[in-house]
Amino acid sequence: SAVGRGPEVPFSSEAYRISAASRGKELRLTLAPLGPGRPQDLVFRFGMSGSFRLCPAAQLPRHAHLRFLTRESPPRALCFVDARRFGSWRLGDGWEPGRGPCVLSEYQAFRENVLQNLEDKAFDKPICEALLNQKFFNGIGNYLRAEILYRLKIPPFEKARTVLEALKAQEQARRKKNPSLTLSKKLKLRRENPDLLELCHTVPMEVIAAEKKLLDPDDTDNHTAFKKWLQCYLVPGMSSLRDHNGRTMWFQ
DNA sequence: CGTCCACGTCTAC
DNA sequence: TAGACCTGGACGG
Repeated sequence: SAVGRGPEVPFSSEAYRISAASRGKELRLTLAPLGPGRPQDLVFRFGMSGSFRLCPAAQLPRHAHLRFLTRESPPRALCFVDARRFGSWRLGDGWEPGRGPCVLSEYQAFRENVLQNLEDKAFDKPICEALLNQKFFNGIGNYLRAEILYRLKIPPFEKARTVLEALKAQEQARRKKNPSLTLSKKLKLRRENPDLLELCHTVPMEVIAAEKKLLDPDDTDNHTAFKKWLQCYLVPGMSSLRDHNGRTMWFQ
């Protein structure tokens, strides 16, 4: 559309396949011609309101800034829909430099990137604010930080470095302790007592599992299922405060 | 009608 | 550390 926050896509093909990969809050689409021609890559970010929707091409939703048409009859359109236009796309296959490893798909690299860089000034801030820094927590946003800190009942305005140094020390101690336990016992212990960085992986994994379950029958109210999944964010009875960036932090 | 709020970055004093 | 960037849904008068 004329107002989308992104470049025109210089790609034309009678028949092509779309595949996708994600890293943190970015999504890359690859448009691969079935016949001759080079593939075209696009990297998207979604801002507050962006999403993809597959809908009849004859009834495009408002704010459908990019549309990829199917060959069905009647055709459908895979639309990048973004009412507020905080989202964007750009040409090429590169992830945004400066965004860190993905909490979902690059967990070990993510964990090391945090623990090896605790002197960084990003960790001078409260843990709830550090969790929104995409250089270290690529994929964590406002509802996930609330859900993650809530699971461990970590006070959100504790200094990030203090929280993470303690985690690091706990990790070292664990290495030495319990040499008698079997590997499976150790893994079970780990699973039952996840630390903050592990939760940055497993909590968003839960969301994916929950949405998969509810996407199959009727898409109609997967918003309802998501609300049911939330334990802290937007939950009546929980407390909330504005952080130093004016964003609402939910906690107990 | 109006005000407030929202799953996120950006850049400008 | 404010604002700027945007639209729209919920709720109050």
